[in-house]
Amino acid sequence: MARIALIETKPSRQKHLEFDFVTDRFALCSDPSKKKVLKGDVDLEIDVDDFDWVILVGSEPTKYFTKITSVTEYSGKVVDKKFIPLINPAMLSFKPEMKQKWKESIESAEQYVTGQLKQKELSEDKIYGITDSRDLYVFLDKAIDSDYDFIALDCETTALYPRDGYMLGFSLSYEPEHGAYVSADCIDEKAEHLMQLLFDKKRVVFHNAKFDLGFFEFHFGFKFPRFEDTMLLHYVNNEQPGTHGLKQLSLKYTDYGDYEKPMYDWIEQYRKQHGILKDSFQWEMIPFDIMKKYAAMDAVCTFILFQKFEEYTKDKKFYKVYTDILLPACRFLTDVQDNGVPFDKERLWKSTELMQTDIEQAIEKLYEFKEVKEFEEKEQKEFNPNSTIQLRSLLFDYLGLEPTSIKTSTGATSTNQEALNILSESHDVPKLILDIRQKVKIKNTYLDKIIPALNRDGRLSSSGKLNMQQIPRDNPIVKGCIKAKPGNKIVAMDLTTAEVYVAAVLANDKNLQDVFRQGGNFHSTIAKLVFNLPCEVDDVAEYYSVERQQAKAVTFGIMYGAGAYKISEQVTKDSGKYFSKSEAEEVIRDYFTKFYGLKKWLDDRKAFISQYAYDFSYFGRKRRLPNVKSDNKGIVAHEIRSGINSLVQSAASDINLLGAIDCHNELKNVDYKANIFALVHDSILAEVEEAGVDRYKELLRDCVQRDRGLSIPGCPIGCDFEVGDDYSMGKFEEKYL
DNA sequence: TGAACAGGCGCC
DNA sequence: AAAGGGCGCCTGTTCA
Repeated sequence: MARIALIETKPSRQKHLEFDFVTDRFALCSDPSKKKVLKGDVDLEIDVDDFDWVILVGSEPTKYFTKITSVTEYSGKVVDKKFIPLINPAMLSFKPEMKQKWKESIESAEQYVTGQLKQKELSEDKIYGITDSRDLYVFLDKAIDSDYDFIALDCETTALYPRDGYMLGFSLSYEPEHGAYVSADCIDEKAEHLMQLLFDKKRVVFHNAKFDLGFFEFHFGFKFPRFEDTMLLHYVNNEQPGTHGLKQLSLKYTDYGDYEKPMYDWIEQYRKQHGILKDSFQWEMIPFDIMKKYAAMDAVCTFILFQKFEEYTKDKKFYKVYTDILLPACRFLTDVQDNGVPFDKERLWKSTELMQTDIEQAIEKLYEFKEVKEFEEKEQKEFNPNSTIQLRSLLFDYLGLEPTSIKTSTGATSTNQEALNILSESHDVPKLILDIRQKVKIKNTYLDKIIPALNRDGRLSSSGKLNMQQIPRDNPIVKGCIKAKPGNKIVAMDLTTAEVYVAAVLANDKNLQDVFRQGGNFHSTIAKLVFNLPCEVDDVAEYYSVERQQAKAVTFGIMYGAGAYKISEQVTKDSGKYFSKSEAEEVIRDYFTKFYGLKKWLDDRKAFISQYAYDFSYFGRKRRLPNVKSDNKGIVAHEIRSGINSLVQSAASDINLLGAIDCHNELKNVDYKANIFALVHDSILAEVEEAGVDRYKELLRDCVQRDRGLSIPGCPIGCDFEVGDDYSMGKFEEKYL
């Protein structure tokens, strides 16, 4: 008979638990009196050695006994051989979507306790380390001759990007429940040859291939003609973020549980013992003998996951997304990352210096206000403009400004851009703060991050260090630092109003499609149609700029599911002239009268989403929208808007992605040099040899406009090209040199 | 010390 | 009553 301790956060819940599992589910509990209740400030006298099983309900007990901070992840799983965390059932009242998880958790907990389920552990003859080249040859020979047509491969490295570090070793599994971790030291020429033979013969399965491909290709030059990715397979099956890690998936789909935990425990004790902070810990500090088991397990689990996930591909839609989009995208993005973003070091220094002096000057100005000094004296600290708390105090307590009605999401008085703009009318400090904020943001987020991350050729090849998606659009200070090498040009391609184009096709709205066919200025044409303006399209911007702005706001608003209120706000802001909600309602009505196909499609999709709680994008990506079943109307409305937006947004970005992939592949067969180095939303950036610019433009246009079934007949999606020495297209020079 | 949260801002 | 989608980054604050 198993002895069980049941440990819970709050005594008040105890009754509920006794009924639900001590009595009912865990009839095996031989000594219920032994269960001990944990209070807020933990009174723990339980000796875990007295028990076979210790069930931990809620986050506090789980954290106390196992140091695990996420109960949800481990709910119903065995940790450290005897602990079983469970989510706190109290949360079910406000998170009903967790009911399924709860049910599964107690079922699996019961199975562990009753012995129906056992946590597996592989013995040393099934999972081992290889440090000798001759052992490696034997191992590889066996892998090549194995019965399976795939192998699982994983590598351990000293850094996150190929150019920043090296490979410590790799692990490989070629049959179920069996794997080895190989020290990189024993990879010699013969081993490399055998490895390539293996990679040519079998499908190679990675978990997050983009990472491993980068290292294997950059450091060894291996080729992977056929690879698979369990992370992508899982992603297509369930797109919820934060669920795709090897750890979570192993917990959920294999019997090996949290096999890495002992290694993390080892790391923690090592850090403590040597006084190493979390950030300074390096993977090479782990001795091979500690590492081998856990590293090999990664490959073993990847192998098992692939066996389970491969069947997803029997679904046609699923197969298409995985094979035609995600795998090629993975291959493509690995190459794009390897190309790197061409930054100019001198310009980066110049920009940094400019921002630095500007910031210093602005701060000097700030100190001309006596209230700032008062603040510092009273609060006994240096004023920090980045702290919203301090800023609030300065503006409203020391300067005595009247707070605006704008609130943060938690109800506090906001100090955001809009609020500071209003406050600027009555004082100069808010204006200065806005200026400082913008410049500090540019310096900290972009300039300071890029310089230390550049490699010897001045290229940034680690996308993780800079998010290209959010580089300031109109300020040339960062864009100007992305500069082509001599003899080359930066070529930037943009899709024009891609989301509206996609909506016009999906909705099959002939009137909206005609706007695209007609060409010319998009928003002017729309305005002329909606308001029946008595002038030429080309004159709309001049004579009816307000109407044009209204039409534009409605067009984009619709893509996001905005209502009359938001549209009126937006137009008021853009035009500087008050535009009421009822006026907005009228414009929306007129708009939908003209584009009734669009209206009908939006209504259809909303109805579908409300009923089925999911939708598929044109290219087959599934989007689950469970919150449409919520009791909260606000949440339901948000979920529906989100679903509508994802239909147009994801199709538009897939057009861009597929165009870039095709172009990248075809560039291998041309006699000029062109490297795509980034995708930014609806645009594709490349560095192109001057003599090849025109041919590149033609090729890219051809690839992007290729008919993938999502086109207006006779009118492919619009591409705008910009060519320059740098990404600011000369504006940097104009302004700063 | 470091995780989690809040607030803010940038892009499409 | 609420009132436009998404993503991702940085900094400051708080708490265990």
